[in-house]
Amino acid sequence: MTVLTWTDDRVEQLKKLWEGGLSASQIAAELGNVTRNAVIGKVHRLGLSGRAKSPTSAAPRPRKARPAQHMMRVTRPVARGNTALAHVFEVEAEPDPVAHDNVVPMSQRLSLLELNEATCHWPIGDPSNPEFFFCGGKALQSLPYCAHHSRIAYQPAGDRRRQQAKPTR
DNA sequence: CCCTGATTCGC
DNA sequence: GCGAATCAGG
Repeated sequence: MTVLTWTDDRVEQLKKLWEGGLSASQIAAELGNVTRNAVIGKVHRLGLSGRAKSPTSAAPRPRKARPAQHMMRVTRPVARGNTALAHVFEVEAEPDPVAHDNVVPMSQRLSLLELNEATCHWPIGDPSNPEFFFCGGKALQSLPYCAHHSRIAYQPAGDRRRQQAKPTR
């Protein structure tokens, strides 16, 4: 079924979104079935890095060794990252992309480069198609989507797992 | 505490 | 080559 490999098409999306200025987590969410780590890893492997902004890149990297990493790795719970989120995207984006037309005025639609932190990044349609556009609504604080799409994205929301969950340090 | 990207390393 | 775990900065 789902090919767990970076197809050319997938990579193309990755490059476009990354160069577009979207965050790795956002790209991961948009692509679906991938975590932000996967996205970052691929980005580095591709040679892309820093594109325009390198906030943390300005910091020195004194090659930190990791002797404390070989700790016992208990059976890791599968389904990390935003599995539920990816699912939602899959269902929402496949049937009829233009179905969201009724909730997204033409005057509000934004292209990739028109997106801001304050604009809704909800993708509508396939990025490869000319009809593709982003919602462009007013994004909520700390969220990539407007109130409407945030509700859709996080519907199953009871407690979605964060990658940053640190058990012990 | 939230987020971000960067890096290392097991697979 | 891939990505989880981890690190480090904002």
